[in-house]
Amino acid sequence: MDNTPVRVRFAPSPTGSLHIGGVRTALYNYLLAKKTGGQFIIRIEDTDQTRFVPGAEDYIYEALDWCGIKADEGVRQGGPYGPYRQSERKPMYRQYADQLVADGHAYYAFDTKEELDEMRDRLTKARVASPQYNSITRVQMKNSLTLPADEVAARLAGGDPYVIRLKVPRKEEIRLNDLIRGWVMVHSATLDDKVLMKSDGMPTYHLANVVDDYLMKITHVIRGEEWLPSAPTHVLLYKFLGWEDVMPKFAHLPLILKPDGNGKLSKRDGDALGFPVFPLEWTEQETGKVVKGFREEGFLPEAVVNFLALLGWNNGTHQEVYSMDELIQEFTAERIGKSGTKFDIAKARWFNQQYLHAKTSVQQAEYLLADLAKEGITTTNEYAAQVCALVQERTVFSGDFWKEGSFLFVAPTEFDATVAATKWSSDAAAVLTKFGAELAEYPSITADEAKHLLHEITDGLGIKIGKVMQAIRLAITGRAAGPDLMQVIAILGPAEVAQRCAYAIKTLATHLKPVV
RNA sequence: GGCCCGUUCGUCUAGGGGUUAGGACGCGUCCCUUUCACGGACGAAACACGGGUUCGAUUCCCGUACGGGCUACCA
Repeated sequence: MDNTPVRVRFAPSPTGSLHIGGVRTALYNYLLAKKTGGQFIIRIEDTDQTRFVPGAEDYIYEALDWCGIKADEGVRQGGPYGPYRQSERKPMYRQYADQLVADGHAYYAFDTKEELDEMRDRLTKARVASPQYNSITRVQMKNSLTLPADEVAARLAGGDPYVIRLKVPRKEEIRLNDLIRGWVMVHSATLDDKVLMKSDGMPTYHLANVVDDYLMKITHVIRGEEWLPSAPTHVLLYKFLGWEDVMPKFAHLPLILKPDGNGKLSKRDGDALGFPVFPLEWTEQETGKVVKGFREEGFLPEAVVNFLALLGWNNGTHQEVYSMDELIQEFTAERIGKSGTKFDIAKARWFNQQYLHAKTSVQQAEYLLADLAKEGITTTNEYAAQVCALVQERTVFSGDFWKEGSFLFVAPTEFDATVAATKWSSDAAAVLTKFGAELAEYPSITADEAKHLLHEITDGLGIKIGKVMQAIRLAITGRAAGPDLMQVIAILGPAEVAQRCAYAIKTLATHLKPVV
């Protein structure tokens, strides 16, 4: 593929949190921009003032930032084609709508909401396949095509509410060459006369999008497949505005689907499905409900990016783990798949594990230290790193270091009930009593030394070590399973272990089977 | 309903007119391990269906089925 620098944009609406499909769209745009040495632009499409959600824009930026996706131009960083918020570009759109009207490609429409509903009802009852405002129905509606010129002028002068609609040609084949899907052909008869300018003076998505992409010199429009049906309308707009020669290339991304089979993944699915669909935590405005994001669940941004990148794209090799730089190097729009992809959280977890385990213990310790701080526990960086090294293969999420290693900071006060009931024995108590006592001789102990000591004791008592191992783990950690016990003992140190043995013997005494 | 897009293991996918249809996640068995996990080995598992085209189709074409998207003065 040729590597002419592209200009691409990610153009979200600030109507709520960004969901993970949006993040992928942003990522693909970003990758293509960086790969070609072009620019990635963030444009905020806030033309619908009724759906504006405060904080959504900040969220979008923070989320992309977390993922390592940085814009070259946008609301925050500015740029030569600003402003980058459509509400602030409002005065720029009018002239293009006027131009379209003047050229006979658009017209004023005065129909009320009720009249539009009535028209659709009527058409539905008449079993018209697709009831819409189009080349056929517009002749029966109130617009500048049907009303006398003087009435139109009077209405406009009198301040009657109106919209400007695109005058879609009656019979024309519209074709667009999608980078992912190839040629897509649509007959203009199936298109409706989309509103271009709303009665509040704001452009609709369709007009604003085309105008801004033109003005911002966008070369590639990479967006979700839900936009494919309106792409022909956009092609028409480029043509009517005389911009056909600089029309961007289109790439409509396959949608991310729910894992259970049907429908695209939506913002509401997170809770129902038991995994995040948002990059970051989001507080719902109306309900105040807090929905966790990938970040809060302990996912690493590198893992999320990697997982998302491969949800619908691959470079044809068997490579699965890619850094952002490698993705940039390898990415091509041509290798984006055509079909919708189900969201597989298990694979995401696997990626996270890969990235988490690839970190050094010192890096991992940062997660543990953060959790310890929340618990009010202080420790040294060295000790935290030691713990991380020990428990790392049991971790998938950043929060797992604390979950898996908490007993290395806090002595157990409760013991796994099942193990206590089935494995705790007088033999175990005897071994532990001796072990605790012997430990007093050691200022510190290595894993090997602990192992030898334990063997000595069990051999001396004539007890098979396998019989009591589970019970010893229980006594020292309170748990049924965990990392290598001898290393746990080494890290904890003889004094602490001795103390825990004593406590366990006392506490678990009730579990001893009565000696007959 | 109409328009548009899609369809290779359960999932993400590679491949492509003649292949033992490859990899990864997940799953199962075994090994390692006196635990769990990690790791290792092995295994089960797919070309939606029907017609063409062809010496030969999973691959190309057409239908059907199924899935998805859109069908607002929302993006």
